[in-house]
Amino acid sequence: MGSCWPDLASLELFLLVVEEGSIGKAAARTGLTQASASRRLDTLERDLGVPLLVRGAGGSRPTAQGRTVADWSQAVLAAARDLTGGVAALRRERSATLRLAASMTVAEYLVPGWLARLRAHAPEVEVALEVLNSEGVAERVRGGAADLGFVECLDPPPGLGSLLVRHDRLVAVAAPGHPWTRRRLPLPVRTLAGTPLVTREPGSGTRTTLEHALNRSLGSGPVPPALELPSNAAVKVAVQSGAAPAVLSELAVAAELADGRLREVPVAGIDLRRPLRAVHRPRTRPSPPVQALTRIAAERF
Amino acid sequence: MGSCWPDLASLELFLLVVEEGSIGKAAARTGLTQASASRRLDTLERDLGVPLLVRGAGGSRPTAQGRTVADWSQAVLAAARDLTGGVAALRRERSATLRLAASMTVAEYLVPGWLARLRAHAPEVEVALEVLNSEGVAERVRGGAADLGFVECLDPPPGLGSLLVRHDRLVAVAAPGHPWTRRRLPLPVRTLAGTPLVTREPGSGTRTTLEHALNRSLGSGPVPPALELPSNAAVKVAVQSGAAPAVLSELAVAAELADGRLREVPVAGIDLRRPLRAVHRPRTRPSPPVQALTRIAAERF
DNA sequence: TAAAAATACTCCATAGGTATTTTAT
DNA sequence: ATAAAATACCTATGGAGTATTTTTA
Repeated sequence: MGSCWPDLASLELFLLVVEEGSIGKAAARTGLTQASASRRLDTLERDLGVPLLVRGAGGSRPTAQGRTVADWSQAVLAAARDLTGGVAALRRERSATLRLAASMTVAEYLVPGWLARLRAHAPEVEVALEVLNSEGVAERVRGGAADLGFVECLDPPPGLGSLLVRHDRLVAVAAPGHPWTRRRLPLPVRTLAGTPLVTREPGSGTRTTLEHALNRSLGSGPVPPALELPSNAAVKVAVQSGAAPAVLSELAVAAELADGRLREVPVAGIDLRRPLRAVHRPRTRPSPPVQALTRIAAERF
Repeated sequence: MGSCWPDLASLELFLLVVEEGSIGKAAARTGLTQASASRRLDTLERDLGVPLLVRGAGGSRPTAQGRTVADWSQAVLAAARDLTGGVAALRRERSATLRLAASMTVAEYLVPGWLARLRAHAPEVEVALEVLNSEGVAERVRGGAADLGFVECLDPPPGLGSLLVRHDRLVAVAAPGHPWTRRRLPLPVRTLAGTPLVTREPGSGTRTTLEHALNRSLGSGPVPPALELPSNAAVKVAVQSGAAPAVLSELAVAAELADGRLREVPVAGIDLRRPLRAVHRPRTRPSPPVQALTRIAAERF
């Protein structure tokens, strides 16, 4: 029960003494002083309660009991070496693997660029990316199934370390020619809330962010959607086809806005920005790839 | 090379946490404080460089890596348990065995009585007795082949701890009726040295003691012996048969002097006392049987 | 709010180093 | 005389305890 364990360093030292035949030599090989080694062995003998070494002017040789203790020590140190070796392997693996979890928008529009830059910087790292909603991302990171996650939500998920990477912004978009695209003044929030839109599925980060923002601004949510589609790409196609306007991440519509396939509709009286956070396990020094990708993601450009 | 070993107590604690699912519970089972256990595990994780536990409000569970580390730790602790168990057995054995080395006279006339008393006090102890000359006794003890030795020599043997047990005394004895037994004055040393005696073999403690004493007293040794015999008993028989006088330990001739089969011949001008010492390995706490027998041997009665 | 864990702070034991002494060949 | 080992003395690191705070369910 109240067993007190021997000190592995002392056992190793003892084995070296048996091998070298001298306390001083063994001390030198471990980087210890002769005096320290002498005291260490003394306390080891004392702790074990068995004489291990016969000290003489010509050096030190193990007693018969010392030889058997040396054998047992070999076994213990072998097991310990397995442990430290295995742990080192785990550490290396951890340094060469990056399990990412990100919400849809981030995964689609930001992660690829980050990974390209990570690849340039650390080509040996294997990356796995999992797409989940923000809740799921937090869950995976919490349980250790992901090393790093990216979430879009107003409050940092509890129980995790988080770092604000940047702000995303939702923008209202409509097809060219849509009445909203011809306005000279920003669209009133109330109009936005009162218009059936093309939306993502319930629970998606984009959709819940919009709902929260409207609630905060007006005290009530949007009217039911005109169309509900499961991906940003689908939503964009629908909007371009003239189905209805939509509210999407500016990341998702940057290309379409740039080449004119979609038009941004300014909205007055609502804050559609949302923080984009990197989340990781707390109280654990992040592995090198995690550090690297976090740095890349947080870089301003 | 400069590998630093993990702390077995921490590994054990970690295994307990995995088993119990809670740092606090594990701490309680090891007798540690929750705070200490928490810190310990933290430094363990830090040292290994791998996250081992997922801490939560409901307790702590191992990570996937933690589970494999736990397996390795089991192996290490198993080996360590073998070691400590084996050492405990060695210690027990050491406590139940007594390997003695003694010179002839002590072995014949003192050790048996001591062992009887040791047996009364500690019946479980197995005793092995080896008879050697004083040099051999020191050698056996030095090398750990004997736990305790008894030597008769003027100077304590180097490299060993020694304790003066008592003084032995050599006495000159002759058969009743021998001219020396009718003297009214002590025999002059010169006469003793000039008389061929019955002696033990060269190198025996009794013989060399006499030779040294004569040398110190007269500056020269004895004349060649009349008869040379390999045991005290044989010498005594020869003396009784009228072959010649002899010089023997008083221990060897006590019985014969008491019942008159031999007569003591006082000798003037020589010190025939010699110290009888218990010798043991230095800087090693003597095992319980060694302590016990040393105490018995040193008792005055 | 209650339970689990982490932190702050203090104290003490122990390991390490340097210098020196003892011991044996 | 030399080489090995042990001792003395000092310092510092780290581990343990108590008390308190943080965090999650």
